[in-house]
Amino acid sequence: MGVLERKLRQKEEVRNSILTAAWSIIQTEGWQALSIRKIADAIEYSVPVIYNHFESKEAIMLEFVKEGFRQLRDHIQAQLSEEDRSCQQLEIAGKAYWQFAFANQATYQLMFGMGLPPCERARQVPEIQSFSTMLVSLIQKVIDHSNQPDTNAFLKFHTFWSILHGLVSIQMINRSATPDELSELVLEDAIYGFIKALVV
Amino acid sequence: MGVLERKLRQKEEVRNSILTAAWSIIQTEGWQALSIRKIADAIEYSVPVIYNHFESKEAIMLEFVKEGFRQLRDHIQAQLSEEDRSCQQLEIAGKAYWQFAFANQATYQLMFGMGLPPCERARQVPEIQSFSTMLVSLIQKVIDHSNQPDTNAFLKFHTFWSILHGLVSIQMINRSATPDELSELVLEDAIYGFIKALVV
DNA sequence: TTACAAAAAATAACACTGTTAACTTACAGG
DNA sequence: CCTGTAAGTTAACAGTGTTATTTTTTGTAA
Repeated sequence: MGVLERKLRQKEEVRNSILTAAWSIIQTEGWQALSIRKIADAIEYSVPVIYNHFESKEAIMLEFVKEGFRQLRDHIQAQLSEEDRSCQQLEIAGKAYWQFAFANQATYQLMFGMGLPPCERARQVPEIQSFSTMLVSLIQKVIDHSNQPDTNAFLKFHTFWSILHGLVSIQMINRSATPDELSELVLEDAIYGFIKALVV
Repeated sequence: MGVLERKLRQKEEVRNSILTAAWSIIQTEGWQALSIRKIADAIEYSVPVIYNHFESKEAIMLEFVKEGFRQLRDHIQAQLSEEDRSCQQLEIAGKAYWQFAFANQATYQLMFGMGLPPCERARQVPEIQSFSTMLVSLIQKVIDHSNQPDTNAFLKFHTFWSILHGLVSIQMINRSATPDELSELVLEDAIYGFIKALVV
């Protein structure tokens, strides 16, 4: 008598179809073009059904923000080595961050500012915490080869993240969508500067 | 027979009233809440009149982006000294940038990404050029005490701007709207790191 | 002063948006 | 088979940017 289970499974399926439909719209037309009616058309349900699964359009987009932070964390972590505690790890992390941003531009733009009112975000996205923690402990390792994050490591993490996000943003705003030679140089320059200031 | 002049003057007045109305809406309700009808209500004209002065709502917002870059440039330049060519000038510039961003949050958010599709921007805002030029020549001065900008200075400018914008963005997204003690530390840390990498 | 052309402004519409109240249909349990 | 609940629908509300059409105003020449 798994009728309830089946219903839950069906509900989950609809939820997923909403997310995949929304995602395909964002990818093909950009997050500005995402609309509830377009999603409803794509999943072949009426509009109010979507509101049985998500509180609002923003809640749907927040789902991708969360996914984005998880993926970003995993993408960076995948390229780091557990043993190596040298500052080259920071270079790897920085370049991985950069690479993720331009390989997933729609996601990255959704993650940062565009489309969502700024201050609500952090509170609604605990994934940011998880992402932050990873980078903090990476820096901690580089600083003093320990695993106990202190205030200084947090401060340095904040600086590091800011530099990376700034590089990506300015690149996306100012030049074309795909990074060129010069910007790669700028990236290396900035990371190098950060490391230099860190280890001395 | 200054009837034509009077008409031009009146047209200019309406244009200005549109901008001031739009600006007051942005300041009180945020740029998300700006709408053509609200502007029309405020200036006591019908909606299509606005389209005789601006091509679109985005064109109106772009006007504030331009103003923003002009003001940012002037704000920084006002705090620099012509004679001093030490790297402390960079610290001053960096802190002035930071201060401007949080003293003019609506403007800053309008200038960077939020609300406008990214890639069109740079082409439509020549003021970015002017702002960039100022910072490039500042860095050139610090590097080799000359006034001839070279590729290296441009690269360093890009890095510097990225760091600053990153700091502001992460602060606005992650923490509260007003910067706290820790973030001031991060700011100094980042600027210090940049200068250190620059002069050595 | 009146007639007329041209410029200015207003109305009203189009095609959308997010969101929700009210109604209908489908379906499982008694 | 009937009934109550839950799922899904239609239709509406209150907006949005933008524009075609119509009206009003205004300056000029007869």
